[in-house]
Amino acid sequence: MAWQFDSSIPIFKQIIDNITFRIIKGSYKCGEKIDSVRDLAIEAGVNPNTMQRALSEIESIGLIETKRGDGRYITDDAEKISTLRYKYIEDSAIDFINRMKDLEFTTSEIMEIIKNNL
Amino acid sequence: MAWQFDSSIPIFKQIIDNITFRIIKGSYKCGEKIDSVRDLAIEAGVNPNTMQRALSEIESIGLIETKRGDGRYITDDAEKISTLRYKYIEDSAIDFINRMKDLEFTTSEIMEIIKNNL
Amino acid sequence: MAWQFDSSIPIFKQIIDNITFRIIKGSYKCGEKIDSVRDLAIEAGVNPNTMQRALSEIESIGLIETKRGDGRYITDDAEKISTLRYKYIEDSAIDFINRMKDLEFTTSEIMEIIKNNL
Amino acid sequence: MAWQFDSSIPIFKQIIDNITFRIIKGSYKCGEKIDSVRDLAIEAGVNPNTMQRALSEIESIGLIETKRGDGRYITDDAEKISTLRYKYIEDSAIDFINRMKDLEFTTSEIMEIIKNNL
DNA sequence: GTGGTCTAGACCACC
DNA sequence: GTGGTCTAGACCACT
Repeated sequence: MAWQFDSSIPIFKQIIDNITFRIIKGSYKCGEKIDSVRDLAIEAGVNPNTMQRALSEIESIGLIETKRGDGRYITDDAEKISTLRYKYIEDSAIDFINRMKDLEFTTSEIMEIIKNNL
Repeated sequence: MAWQFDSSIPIFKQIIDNITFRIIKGSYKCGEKIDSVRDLAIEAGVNPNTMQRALSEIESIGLIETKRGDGRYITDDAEKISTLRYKYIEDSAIDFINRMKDLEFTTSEIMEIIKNNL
Repeated sequence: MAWQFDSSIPIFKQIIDNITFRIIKGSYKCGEKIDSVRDLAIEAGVNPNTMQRALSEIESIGLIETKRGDGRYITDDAEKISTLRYKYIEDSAIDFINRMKDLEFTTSEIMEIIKNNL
Repeated sequence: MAWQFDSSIPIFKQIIDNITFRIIKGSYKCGEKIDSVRDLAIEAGVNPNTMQRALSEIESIGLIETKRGDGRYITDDAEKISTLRYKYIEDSAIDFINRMKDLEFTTSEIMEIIKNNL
């Protein structure tokens, strides 16, 4: 079944986020081969060009490597994935905290807000 | 000095977010008169049409009211502002928590992450 | 008249090099507005999509800035252009020198080779 | 250890350049026998088909000769190698000089640039 | 009118 | 078979 997309955000960006997240999460392992552009495009329900653009951008970050005539592979640089994972977590936390601090919540109140929504 | 905009997001949306956030935060008080479209546009460094569009959308949410021949005022419905404020906080928290849970962090680990970045 | 392209290198890469070189050279001034994607595409004799891709990549380097609904501008960060210009010169020199050193020419012989071809 | 390849350039071309350069440089002597396709492929870490194609192209230039049932040999035509070596040097120099002249450097400045990077 | 996105479909190079 | 490139053409959002 086709993936779900938010029509207010470019599809290729959502694909980038989706796949990047899978790598960070570990659903795709280090060095693992990923499906072909065409197959992924069918799976996502988008045009192969759109999928290709997304994968190219992920490659430019270094999370994916292309072997021409063969296919694409998740980078085997576990360090890089780990770094991005850490960055993702930290960025998410800092973003949330900044929003709360802008609203002038104290640190203890911020902890409280998290607890209430867990 | 002109406001800072992220060129990948429509300017009018960033203006909407900016002004809405100010209202939620309380920088603009209930019932307070706001600057004219012209002045706000100059302050933000954007075309008056863009500012106009942003204010119209905020008005359609009910956070702003227009008095013809006079100007625009922040709604005096404190309840509405309060509700939005609450929603903003909760959405931010839930979004953050969901990201962490997707990465399979436990609730106690999530609390830990927040603490480390406070 | 359409630009000349080497069929063994992707057109979009040649466009990137071409425009980047013009900026480094100073044919395009700091902060100057550049022609629209469509006009440039016609001038180069390529599909607008191809030109767009090239410009997007140049933008990702930071040499160009896009103002939506308006047009594209050369960055007004003269420092950045200057740095790239310097890097371009140095890279070219080092690349040439390394080739000669790989062939075991001495430094004086390298100078000689340059003189003979000036 | 496998050779290093730039994934944006066809591997067989990089192999051609690599081996051609070795011949020009003199690492492979005139008339010397070269390793088998199989061994070279293992050394480079590529598919034997790829190595085969590269060698065939080098042979078509005349730098290599195949003796059926025996193996491949570097041409014993020293003149041909010498000519290519000279062409390689001159092309590199002219390419560099043209780049600098496009940036409107004078001949003395070009000499200066080389000196600074020697 | 400007740039941005997406689709459809073709063709090529590579392994 | 794989990925890469290019074209053509449509549609949308923004200023």
